[in-house]
Amino acid sequence: MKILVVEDDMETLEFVKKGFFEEGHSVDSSANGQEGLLMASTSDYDLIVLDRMLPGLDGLSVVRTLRANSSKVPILILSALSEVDQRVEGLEAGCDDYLIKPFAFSELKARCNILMKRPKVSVQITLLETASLKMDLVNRKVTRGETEIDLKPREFRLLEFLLRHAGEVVTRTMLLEHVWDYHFDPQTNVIDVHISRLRNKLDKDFSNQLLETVRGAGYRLSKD
Amino acid sequence: MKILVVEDDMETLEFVKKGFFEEGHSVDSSANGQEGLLMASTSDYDLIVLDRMLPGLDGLSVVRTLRANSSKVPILILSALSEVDQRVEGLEAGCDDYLIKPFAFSELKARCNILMKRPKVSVQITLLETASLKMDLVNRKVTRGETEIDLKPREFRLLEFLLRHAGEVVTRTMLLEHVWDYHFDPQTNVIDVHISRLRNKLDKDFSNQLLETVRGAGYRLSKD
DNA sequence: ATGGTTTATTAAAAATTTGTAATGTAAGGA
DNA sequence: TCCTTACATTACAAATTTTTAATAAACCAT
Repeated sequence: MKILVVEDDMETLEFVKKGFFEEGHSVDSSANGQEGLLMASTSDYDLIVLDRMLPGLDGLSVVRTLRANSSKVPILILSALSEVDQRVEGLEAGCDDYLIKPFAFSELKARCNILMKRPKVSVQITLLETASLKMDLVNRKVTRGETEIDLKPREFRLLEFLLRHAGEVVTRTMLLEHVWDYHFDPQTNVIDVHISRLRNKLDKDFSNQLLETVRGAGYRLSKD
Repeated sequence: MKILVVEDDMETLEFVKKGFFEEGHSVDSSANGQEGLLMASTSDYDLIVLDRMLPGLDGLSVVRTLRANSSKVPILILSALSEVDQRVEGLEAGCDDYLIKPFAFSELKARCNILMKRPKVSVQITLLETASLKMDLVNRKVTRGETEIDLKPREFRLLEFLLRHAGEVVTRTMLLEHVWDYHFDPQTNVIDVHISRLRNKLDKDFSNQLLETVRGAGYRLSKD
């Protein structure tokens, strides 16, 4: 595991670095908030341990900046500020845990292990869901309510794309690009035909119709 | 969100219940460890808030039991036991956070929100891997080393089954059952043909052959 | 070695899936 | 309302995938 520790108190920093190192992790460190942010955004870490009060840029600002750039790294804040309000402020900035100084390495370790055990950022979505419609991408099964819907490969891809854009209008061009890998107009009504077939399987036996056509624009899979 | 609160101190229980309720969650509760465990294991909660000291069965035992049954519910322990060792013990039992009493509801809320925001339990295996061979079940892609291997649907299912039993001998009967959904012997050589085709794509351009035949028994996908 | 048996390979037939085109229907503007 | 255009449906044709069957090769016991 690759860990970044940002802490200006040298004693604490060495203590934490040594502890992680002995656990077999690879540790980078910085004593400065600005530098820490730069490291965090240019390299991939499995965990960031961040002091709250730092020279350069304070810990919470680092967290907010990373989160604003939609980084999902687990972040643990270390802080001497133990008041409830301060703790809440830290958690709301977007960190994942907040540990109060002084602390034992065993507790830091335990909390970090929890954070690092989380499924990695690259968690693949395996279940697409909208209203009563569910698509299991791993087992390639589609259900609406209790009934299973059997789809041909192309129908599956079509519905997958629609589900990934549920609620949005999806144009014919988008469908040709992403469901058919066509980068030209086939001048036929392939899409119409497949939409019709999909509708038959999807909406026929139900009262509310999910797959609606947006005249002049394309199609939309209703979100409810 | 569906939350279970197990707490024997009525004042705290009401305080927490009220707080969550006002946040728009649905809350169940119990004042007893044993009952709490029963509820947790018979119903699906998005979060469990658990007092550490409980009549019936203590909080940590509840956590250990749930984790032993491979439940992945986020669990937050509430406790007056604030010593480092006690906190570590709690975290190591398998809970996801540990909050010390007395606490402000705003902090409990902030910590619970973090726990509930985690990607849901559906930790499906989406990548099957053996030696240099990788199968991505979501994107339906197979690679050996750097080269991508294009498989027909049935070939994909066949390889998937072999990968799920890598290193084991897989009989023809097993293949008919799980790859073809045949529950009888088709009296033809379908399997042989598909094995041959799969081998062509899988092993032809490589020096070590992964798909070996175990004469008289079936086939085996080598683990290395 | 030889014959019987199991597994491999190949080509072609059958089945399935996908695409085309013709026809029918609904929507919106003149 | 009528006419144009966009979309829907249907039946069929084309392409792809899967299965069959015939033949060849490999393995093992005698």
